[in-house]
Amino acid sequence: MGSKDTTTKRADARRSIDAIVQAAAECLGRNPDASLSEIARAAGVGRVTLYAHFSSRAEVVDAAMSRALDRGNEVLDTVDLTGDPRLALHRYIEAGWHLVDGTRALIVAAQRELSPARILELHAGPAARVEALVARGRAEGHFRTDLPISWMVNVLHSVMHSATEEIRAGRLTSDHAAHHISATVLAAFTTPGTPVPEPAP
Amino acid sequence: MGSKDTTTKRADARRSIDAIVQAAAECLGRNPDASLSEIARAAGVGRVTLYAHFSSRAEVVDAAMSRALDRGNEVLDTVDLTGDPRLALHRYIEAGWHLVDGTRALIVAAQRELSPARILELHAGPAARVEALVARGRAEGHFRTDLPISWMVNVLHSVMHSATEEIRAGRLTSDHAAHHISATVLAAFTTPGTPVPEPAP
DNA sequence: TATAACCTGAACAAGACTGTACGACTTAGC
DNA sequence: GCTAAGTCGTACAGTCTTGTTCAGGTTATA
Repeated sequence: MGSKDTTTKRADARRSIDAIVQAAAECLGRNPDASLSEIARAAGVGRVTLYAHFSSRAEVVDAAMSRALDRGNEVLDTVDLTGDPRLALHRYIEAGWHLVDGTRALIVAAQRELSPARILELHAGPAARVEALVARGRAEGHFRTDLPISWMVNVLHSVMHSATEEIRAGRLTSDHAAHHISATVLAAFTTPGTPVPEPAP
Repeated sequence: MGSKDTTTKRADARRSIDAIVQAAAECLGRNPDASLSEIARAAGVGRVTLYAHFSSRAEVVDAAMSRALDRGNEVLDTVDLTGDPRLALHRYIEAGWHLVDGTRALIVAAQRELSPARILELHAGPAARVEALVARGRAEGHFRTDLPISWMVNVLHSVMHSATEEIRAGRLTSDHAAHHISATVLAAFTTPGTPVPEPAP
Protein backbone atom coordinates (compact mmCIF):
# COMPACT_ATOMS: atom_id res chain seq x y z
CA MET A 1 0.00 0.00 0.00
CA GLY A 2 1.17 3.51 -0.68
CA SER A 3 3.01 2.68 -3.91
CA LYS A 4 1.75 3.26 -7.43
CA ASP A 5 0.62 0.52 -9.81
CA THR A 6 3.34 -2.03 -10.20
CA THR A 7 1.65 -4.26 -12.76
CA THR A 8 -0.03 -2.21 -15.49
CA LYS A 9 2.87 0.19 -16.12
CA ARG A 10 5.92 -0.46 -18.22
CA ALA A 11 9.33 -1.20 -16.68
CA ASP A 12 10.90 2.19 -17.35
CA ALA A 13 7.78 3.93 -16.10
CA ARG A 14 8.02 2.06 -12.83
CA ARG A 15 11.68 2.99 -12.64
CA SER A 16 10.84 6.66 -13.13
CA ILE A 17 8.11 6.60 -10.52
CA ASP A 18 10.46 4.96 -8.07
CA ALA A 19 13.18 7.52 -8.70
CA ILE A 20 10.68 10.36 -8.25
CA VAL A 21 9.30 9.04 -4.99
CA GLN A 22 12.79 8.44 -3.65
CA ALA A 23 13.95 11.90 -4.67
CA ALA A 24 10.81 13.43 -3.20
CA ALA A 25 11.41 11.73 0.15
CA GLU A 26 14.97 13.06 0.17
CA CYS A 27 14.24 16.59 -1.00
CA LEU A 28 11.14 17.10 1.15
CA GLY A 29 12.99 15.55 4.06
CA ARG A 30 15.57 18.29 3.72
CA ASN A 31 13.19 21.09 2.87
CA PRO A 32 9.40 20.83 3.02
CA ASP A 33 9.12 23.62 0.44
CA ALA A 34 11.10 21.78 -2.22
CA SER A 35 9.56 22.46 -5.64
CA LEU A 36 8.48 19.75 -8.06
CA SER A 37 11.17 20.95 -10.48
CA GLU A 38 13.75 20.33 -7.81
CA ILE A 39 12.38 16.86 -7.10
CA ALA A 40 12.23 15.96 -10.79
CA ARG A 41 15.80 17.15 -11.30
CA ALA A 42 16.98 15.15 -8.28
CA ALA A 43 15.21 12.11 -9.67
CA GLY A 44 16.94 12.55 -13.02
CA VAL A 45 13.69 12.94 -14.96
CA GLY A 46 11.99 15.81 -16.72
CA ARG A 47 9.40 17.82 -14.91
CA VAL A 48 6.79 16.76 -17.46
CA THR A 49 7.44 13.10 -16.70
CA LEU A 50 6.63 13.76 -13.09
CA TYR A 51 3.27 15.18 -14.07
CA ALA A 52 2.64 12.15 -16.23
CA HIS A 53 2.59 9.99 -13.11
CA PHE A 54 1.38 12.33 -10.39
CA SER A 55 -1.54 14.63 -11.05
CA SER A 56 -0.74 17.04 -8.23
CA ARG A 57 1.81 18.03 -5.64
CA ALA A 58 -0.26 16.39 -2.92
CA GLU A 59 0.04 13.02 -4.63
CA VAL A 60 3.82 13.28 -4.66
CA VAL A 61 3.93 14.20 -0.99
CA ASP A 62 1.62 11.33 -0.13
CA ALA A 63 3.75 8.85 -2.03
CA ALA A 64 6.96 10.13 -0.43
CA MET A 65 5.43 9.96 3.01
CA SER A 66 4.19 6.43 2.45
CA ARG A 67 7.58 5.36 1.24
CA ALA A 68 9.39 6.85 4.20
CA LEU A 69 7.03 5.11 6.61
CA ASP A 70 7.40 1.81 4.75
CA ARG A 71 11.17 2.06 4.97
CA GLY A 72 10.95 2.95 8.62
CA ASN A 73 8.69 0.02 9.39
CA GLU A 74 11.00 -2.25 7.45
CA VAL A 75 13.95 -1.24 9.63
CA LEU A 76 11.96 -1.27 12.86
CA ASP A 77 10.55 -4.72 12.10
CA THR A 78 14.03 -6.17 12.47
CA VAL A 79 14.35 -4.83 16.01
CA ASP A 80 13.67 -7.21 18.90
CA LEU A 81 11.31 -5.38 21.24
CA THR A 82 10.80 -8.28 23.66
CA GLY A 83 12.59 -8.83 26.97
CA ASP A 84 13.48 -6.07 29.43
CA PRO A 85 11.64 -2.96 28.17
CA ARG A 86 14.61 -0.76 29.11
CA LEU A 87 16.95 -2.75 26.89
CA ALA A 88 14.29 -2.98 24.19
CA LEU A 89 13.95 0.79 24.28
CA HIS A 90 17.69 1.13 23.82
CA ARG A 91 17.61 -1.22 20.82
CA TYR A 92 14.69 0.72 19.36
CA ILE A 93 16.55 4.00 19.73
CA GLU A 94 19.77 2.61 18.33
CA ALA A 95 18.00 1.35 15.23
CA GLY A 96 15.65 4.21 14.58
CA TRP A 97 16.87 7.54 15.95
CA HIS A 98 18.11 8.72 12.57
CA LEU A 99 14.83 7.74 10.89
CA VAL A 100 13.07 10.50 12.78
CA ASP A 101 15.29 13.08 11.14
CA GLY A 102 14.17 12.56 7.58
CA THR A 103 10.52 12.09 8.42
CA ARG A 104 10.24 15.20 10.59
CA ALA A 105 10.53 17.67 7.73
CA LEU A 106 8.47 15.39 5.56
CA ILE A 107 5.67 15.52 8.09
CA VAL A 108 5.67 19.30 7.84
CA ALA A 109 5.18 19.04 4.10
CA ALA A 110 2.49 16.40 4.58
CA GLN A 111 0.62 18.51 7.11
CA ARG A 112 0.37 21.31 4.59
CA GLU A 113 -0.70 19.24 1.62
CA LEU A 114 -2.60 16.23 2.99
CA SER A 115 -5.90 15.95 4.84
CA PRO A 116 -5.70 15.47 8.62
CA ALA A 117 -7.45 12.12 8.24
CA ARG A 118 -4.78 10.89 5.85
CA ILE A 119 -2.02 12.03 8.20
CA LEU A 120 -3.58 10.17 11.09
CA GLU A 121 -3.98 7.06 8.93
CA LEU A 122 -0.34 7.13 7.88
CA HIS A 123 0.84 7.60 11.44
CA ALA A 124 -1.22 4.94 13.14
CA GLY A 125 1.17 2.07 12.44
CA PRO A 126 4.52 3.38 13.70
CA ALA A 127 2.96 5.08 16.73
CA ALA A 128 1.36 1.83 17.91
CA ARG A 129 4.72 0.07 18.02
CA VAL A 130 6.29 2.44 20.56
CA GLU A 131 3.09 2.85 22.50
CA ALA A 132 2.96 -0.87 23.07
CA LEU A 133 6.56 -0.94 24.26
CA VAL A 134 5.99 1.90 26.70
CA ALA A 135 2.76 0.34 27.95
CA ARG A 136 4.51 -2.96 28.58
CA GLY A 137 7.33 -1.22 30.42
CA ARG A 138 4.78 0.45 32.67
CA ALA A 139 2.86 -2.76 33.29
CA GLU A 140 6.06 -4.53 34.28
CA GLY A 141 6.98 -1.78 36.71
CA HIS A 142 10.03 -0.42 34.86
CA PHE A 143 8.59 2.86 33.56
CA ARG A 144 6.76 5.57 35.45
CA THR A 145 2.97 5.63 35.39
CA ASP A 146 2.42 9.18 36.60
CA LEU A 147 2.51 10.60 33.06
CA PRO A 148 0.29 9.76 30.05
CA ILE A 149 1.62 7.24 27.54
CA SER A 150 1.10 9.66 24.65
CA TRP A 151 3.25 12.20 26.46
CA MET A 152 6.05 9.70 26.98
CA VAL A 153 5.99 8.63 23.34
CA ASN A 154 6.14 12.27 22.31
CA VAL A 155 9.09 12.88 24.62
CA LEU A 156 10.94 9.98 23.07
CA HIS A 157 10.47 11.28 19.55
CA SER A 158 11.17 14.81 20.61
CA VAL A 159 14.51 13.89 22.15
CA MET A 160 15.44 11.83 19.10
CA HIS A 161 14.75 14.83 16.94
CA SER A 162 16.73 17.12 19.15
CA ALA A 163 19.72 14.84 18.63
CA THR A 164 19.63 15.46 14.89
CA GLU A 165 19.54 19.19 15.58
CA GLU A 166 22.57 18.93 17.83
CA ILE A 167 24.41 17.05 15.13
CA ARG A 168 23.56 19.68 12.55
CA ALA A 169 24.78 22.34 14.94
CA GLY A 170 28.08 20.48 15.32
CA ARG A 171 27.66 19.98 19.07
CA LEU A 172 27.20 16.20 18.82
CA THR A 173 28.65 13.40 16.70
CA SER A 174 26.36 10.70 15.43
CA ASP A 175 28.28 7.91 17.20
CA HIS A 176 27.30 9.39 20.56
CA ALA A 177 23.72 10.16 19.60
CA ALA A 178 22.11 6.81 20.48
CA HIS A 179 23.85 6.77 23.86
CA HIS A 180 22.78 10.28 24.76
CA ILE A 181 19.20 9.65 23.72
CA SER A 182 18.99 6.39 25.62
CA ALA A 183 20.56 7.83 28.74
CA THR A 184 18.17 10.78 28.66
CA VAL A 185 14.95 8.95 27.87
CA LEU A 186 15.64 6.08 30.24
CA ALA A 187 16.05 8.58 33.06
CA ALA A 188 12.97 10.52 31.96
CA PHE A 189 10.92 7.31 32.06
CA THR A 190 12.08 6.33 35.56
CA THR A 191 9.47 6.29 38.32
CA PRO A 192 10.02 9.11 40.86
CA GLY A 193 11.53 7.78 44.09
CA THR A 194 13.42 4.98 42.35
CA PRO A 195 17.02 5.20 41.09
CA VAL A 196 17.86 5.96 37.45
CA PRO A 197 19.42 2.87 35.78
CA GLU A 198 23.01 3.14 34.60
CA PRO A 199 23.00 3.68 30.84
CA ALA A 200 24.52 1.04 28.58
CA PRO A 201 28.12 1.97 27.63
CA MET B 1 18.51 47.43 20.51
CA GLY B 2 16.36 45.66 18.04
CA SER B 3 13.74 48.40 17.74
CA LYS B 4 13.58 51.06 15.09
CA ASP B 5 14.29 54.72 15.66
CA THR B 6 12.07 56.02 18.40
CA THR B 7 13.08 59.67 18.30
CA THR B 8 13.34 60.94 14.75
CA LYS B 9 10.06 59.49 13.52
CA ARG B 10 6.62 60.91 14.02
CA ALA B 11 4.20 59.44 16.57
CA ASP B 12 1.93 57.70 14.07
CA ALA B 13 4.92 56.28 12.25
CA ARG B 14 6.18 54.73 15.45
CA ARG B 15 2.71 53.33 16.05
CA SER B 16 2.67 51.74 12.61
CA ILE B 17 6.12 50.24 13.05
CA ASP B 18 5.08 48.79 16.37
CA ALA B 19 1.91 47.28 14.92
CA ILE B 20 3.89 45.76 12.06
CA VAL B 21 6.52 44.18 14.29
CA GLN B 22 3.87 42.83 16.61
CA ALA B 23 1.84 41.40 13.73
CA ALA B 24 4.98 39.93 12.19
CA ALA B 25 5.87 38.15 15.43
CA GLU B 26 2.38 36.70 15.57
CA CYS B 27 2.05 35.70 11.91
CA LEU B 28 5.55 34.30 11.57
CA GLY B 29 5.08 32.54 14.88
CA ARG B 30 2.14 30.73 13.38
CA ASN B 31 3.57 30.24 9.91
CA PRO B 32 7.17 31.01 8.93
CA ASP B 33 6.05 31.47 5.30
CA ALA B 34 3.63 34.26 6.10
CA SER B 35 3.80 36.89 3.34
CA LEU B 36 4.39 40.58 3.93
CA SER B 37 0.89 41.28 2.63
CA GLU B 38 -0.47 39.03 5.33
CA ILE B 39 1.60 40.74 7.99
CA ALA B 40 0.63 44.22 6.80
CA ARG B 41 -3.03 43.25 6.80
CA ALA B 42 -2.75 41.80 10.30
CA ALA B 43 -1.08 45.01 11.44
CA GLY B 44 -3.91 47.07 9.97
CA VAL B 45 -1.64 49.02 7.63
CA GLY B 46 -1.16 49.10 3.88
CA ARG B 47 1.53 46.98 2.31
CA VAL B 48 3.26 50.07 1.03
CA THR B 49 3.49 51.47 4.54
CA LEU B 50 5.36 48.38 5.57
CA TYR B 51 7.93 48.99 2.85
CA ALA B 52 8.24 52.58 3.96
CA HIS B 53 9.73 51.37 7.23
CA PHE B 54 11.42 48.10 6.33
CA SER B 55 13.49 47.82 3.20
CA SER B 56 13.34 44.06 2.95
CA ARG B 57 11.68 40.95 4.30
CA ALA B 58 14.80 40.11 6.28
CA GLU B 59 14.50 43.36 8.22
CA VAL B 60 10.96 42.52 9.24
CA VAL B 61 11.96 39.06 10.39
CA ASP B 62 14.89 40.46 12.33
CA ALA B 63 12.70 43.00 14.07
CA ALA B 64 10.06 40.39 14.93
CA MET B 65 12.70 38.04 16.28
CA SER B 66 14.28 40.76 18.38
CA ARG B 67 10.91 41.71 19.78
CA ALA B 68 10.04 38.13 20.69
CA LEU B 69 13.36 37.69 22.46
CA ASP B 70 12.97 40.99 24.28
CA ARG B 71 9.54 39.94 25.51
CA GLY B 72 10.91 36.55 26.53
CA ASN B 73 13.78 38.08 28.45
CA GLU B 74 11.39 40.49 30.13
CA VAL B 75 9.31 37.57 31.43
CA LEU B 76 12.29 35.45 32.35
CA ASP B 77 13.96 38.29 34.19
CA THR B 78 11.19 38.15 36.79
CA VAL B 79 11.96 34.51 37.57
CA ASP B 80 14.08 33.71 40.62
CA LEU B 81 16.74 31.26 39.47
CA THR B 82 18.62 31.11 42.78
CA GLY B 83 18.30 28.45 45.45
CA ASP B 84 17.84 24.72 44.80
CA PRO B 85 18.48 24.29 41.05
CA ARG B 86 15.70 21.71 40.82
CA LEU B 87 13.14 24.16 42.14
CA ALA B 88 14.65 26.96 40.06
CA LEU B 89 14.27 24.77 36.98
CA HIS B 90 10.62 24.23 37.82
CA ARG B 91 10.07 27.96 38.20
CA TYR B 92 11.82 28.59 34.90
CA ILE B 93 9.63 26.05 33.14
CA GLU B 94 6.45 27.34 34.72
CA ALA B 95 7.20 30.88 33.58
CA GLY B 96 8.56 30.20 30.14
CA TRP B 97 7.30 26.97 28.59
CA HIS B 98 4.73 28.72 26.45
CA LEU B 99 7.29 31.23 25.23
CA VAL B 100 9.05 28.49 23.31
CA ASP B 101 5.95 27.88 21.24
CA GLY B 102 5.76 31.23 19.52
CA THR B 103 9.49 31.57 19.00
CA ARG B 104 10.00 28.11 17.53
CA ALA B 105 8.28 28.86 14.23
CA LEU B 106 9.83 32.33 14.27
CA ILE B 107 13.26 30.75 14.45
CA VAL B 108 12.51 28.77 11.33
CA ALA B 109 11.72 31.98 9.50
CA ALA B 110 14.82 33.62 10.93
CA GLN B 111 17.05 30.76 9.87
CA ARG B 112 15.92 31.18 6.29
CA GLU B 113 16.23 34.95 6.12
CA LEU B 114 18.98 35.94 8.53
CA SER B 115 22.70 35.27 8.53
CA PRO B 116 23.94 32.52 10.84
CA ALA B 117 26.02 35.07 12.72
CA ARG B 118 22.95 37.19 13.43
CA ILE B 119 21.02 34.11 14.62
CA LEU B 120 23.81 33.23 17.02
CA GLU B 121 23.97 36.80 18.26
CA LEU B 122 20.25 36.91 18.94
CA HIS B 123 20.32 33.59 20.74
CA ALA B 124 23.30 34.15 22.96
CA GLY B 125 21.41 35.90 25.75
CA PRO B 126 18.55 33.50 26.48
CA ALA B 127 20.76 30.43 26.02
CA ALA B 128 23.25 31.65 28.60
CA ARG B 129 20.57 31.95 31.25
CA VAL B 130 19.60 28.27 31.12
CA GLU B 131 23.16 27.10 30.62
CA ALA B 132 24.18 28.82 33.82
CA LEU B 133 21.34 27.21 35.73
CA VAL B 134 22.19 23.74 34.44
CA ALA B 135 25.89 24.27 35.15
CA ARG B 136 25.14 25.34 38.70
CA GLY B 137 22.90 22.32 39.24
CA ARG B 138 25.72 20.07 38.08
CA ALA B 139 28.31 21.80 40.25
CA GLU B 140 26.07 21.42 43.29
CA GLY B 141 25.58 17.71 42.62
CA HIS B 142 21.89 17.83 41.74
CA PHE B 143 22.10 17.24 37.98
CA ARG B 144 23.95 14.52 36.08
CA THR B 145 27.40 15.27 34.66
CA ASP B 146 27.65 12.37 32.20
CA LEU B 147 26.02 14.35 29.39
CA PRO B 148 27.12 17.66 27.80
CA ILE B 149 25.48 20.84 29.05
CA SER B 150 24.47 21.83 25.53
CA TRP B 151 22.66 18.51 25.17
CA MET B 152 20.77 19.01 28.41
CA VAL B 153 19.72 22.52 27.44
CA ASN B 154 18.50 21.22 24.12
CA VAL B 155 16.52 18.46 25.83
CA LEU B 156 14.83 21.02 28.02
CA HIS B 157 13.73 23.15 25.10
CA SER B 158 12.80 20.13 23.07
CA VAL B 159 10.49 18.80 25.76
CA MET B 160 8.95 22.24 26.21
CA HIS B 161 8.24 22.36 22.53
CA SER B 162 6.77 18.88 22.52
CA ALA B 163 4.28 20.06 25.12
CA THR B 164 2.92 22.68 22.75
CA GLU B 165 2.53 19.99 20.11
CA GLU B 166 0.61 17.79 22.51
CA ILE B 167 -1.67 20.68 23.34
CA ARG B 168 -2.33 21.37 19.69
CA ALA B 169 -3.10 17.69 19.18
CA GLY B 170 -5.63 17.84 22.01
CA ARG B 171 -3.81 15.26 24.11
CA LEU B 172 -2.76 17.72 26.83
CA THR B 173 -4.31 20.73 28.53
CA SER B 174 -2.15 23.74 29.23
CA ASP B 175 -2.74 23.58 33.00
CA HIS B 176 -0.89 20.25 33.13
CA ALA B 177 1.89 21.23 30.76
CA ALA B 178 4.31 22.76 33.26
CA HIS B 179 3.95 19.79 35.60
CA HIS B 180 4.57 17.23 32.84
CA ILE B 181 7.59 19.12 31.55
CA SER B 182 9.08 19.54 35.01
CA ALA B 183 8.50 15.92 35.95
CA THR B 184 10.10 14.73 32.72
CA VAL B 185 13.10 17.04 32.63
CA LEU B 186 13.86 16.68 36.32
CA ALA B 187 14.03 12.91 35.85
CA ALA B 188 16.08 13.26 32.67
CA PHE B 189 18.60 15.43 34.53
CA THR B 190 18.99 12.98 37.43
CA THR B 191 22.37 11.30 37.90
CA PRO B 192 22.26 7.55 37.08
CA GLY B 193 22.26 5.46 40.25
CA THR B 194 20.44 8.09 42.31
CA PRO B 195 16.67 8.27 42.82
CA VAL B 196 14.46 10.57 40.75
CA PRO B 197 13.02 13.38 42.93
CA GLU B 198 9.27 13.47 43.42
CA PRO B 199 7.82 16.17 41.14
CA ALA B 200 6.11 19.16 42.70
CA PRO B 201 2.33 18.68 42.77
C1' DT C 1 -2.96 76.99 10.19
C1' DA C 2 0.67 75.62 7.30
C1' DT C 3 3.84 72.15 6.08
C1' DA C 4 6.22 68.19 6.02
C1' DA C 5 5.83 63.62 7.33
C1' DC C 6 2.92 59.94 6.87
C1' DC C 7 -0.52 56.71 4.96
C1' DT C 8 -3.11 54.85 1.10
C1' DG C 9 -4.73 52.09 -3.00
C1' DA C 10 -3.63 51.06 -7.51
C1' DA C 11 -0.53 49.57 -10.65
C1' DC C 12 3.89 47.84 -12.40
C1' DA C 13 8.06 44.68 -13.23
C1' DA C 14 10.47 40.61 -12.12
C1' DG C 15 10.73 36.11 -10.45
C1' DA C 16 9.02 31.46 -8.83
C1' DC C 17 5.90 27.67 -8.86
C1' DT C 18 1.96 24.90 -10.56
C1' DG C 19 -0.37 22.61 -14.00
C1' DT C 20 -1.18 21.85 -19.03
C1' DA C 21 -0.27 21.27 -24.07
C1' DC C 22 2.44 20.09 -27.98
C1' DG C 23 5.51 17.69 -31.14
C1' DA C 24 9.42 14.75 -31.53
C1' DC C 25 12.40 11.29 -29.88
C1' DT C 26 13.48 6.77 -27.46
C1' DT C 27 12.51 2.34 -25.63
C1' DA C 28 10.09 -1.68 -23.71
C1' DG C 29 7.70 -5.65 -24.99
C1' DC C 30 5.11 -8.61 -27.92
C1' DG D 1 10.74 -4.91 -36.21
C1' DC D 2 6.57 -2.76 -35.13
C1' DT D 3 3.71 -0.29 -31.98
C1' DA D 4 2.26 1.66 -28.02
C1' DA D 5 3.97 3.52 -23.92
C1' DG D 6 7.09 6.47 -22.05
C1' DT D 7 10.12 10.46 -22.10
C1' DC D 8 11.91 14.87 -23.44
C1' DG D 9 12.38 20.08 -24.00
C1' DT D 10 10.03 24.04 -24.75
C1' DA D 11 6.45 26.93 -24.10
C1' DC D 12 2.15 28.78 -22.22
C1' DA D 13 -1.34 30.47 -18.73
C1' DG D 14 -2.46 31.46 -14.14
C1' DT D 15 -1.24 32.58 -9.57
C1' DC D 16 1.60 34.26 -5.90
C1' DT D 17 5.31 37.00 -3.73
C1' DT D 18 8.74 40.70 -3.49
C1' DG D 19 9.96 45.37 -4.22
C1' DT D 20 9.12 49.94 -6.45
C1' DT D 21 6.69 54.01 -8.20
C1' DC D 22 3.13 57.45 -8.29
C1' DA D 23 -0.53 60.64 -7.21
C1' DG D 24 -3.65 61.99 -3.78
C1' DG D 25 -5.48 62.08 0.86
C1' DT D 26 -4.68 62.48 6.09
C1' DT D 27 -2.51 63.93 10.37
C1' DA D 28 0.95 65.12 13.62
C1' DT D 29 3.47 68.99 15.08
C1' DA D 30 5.60 73.53 15.22
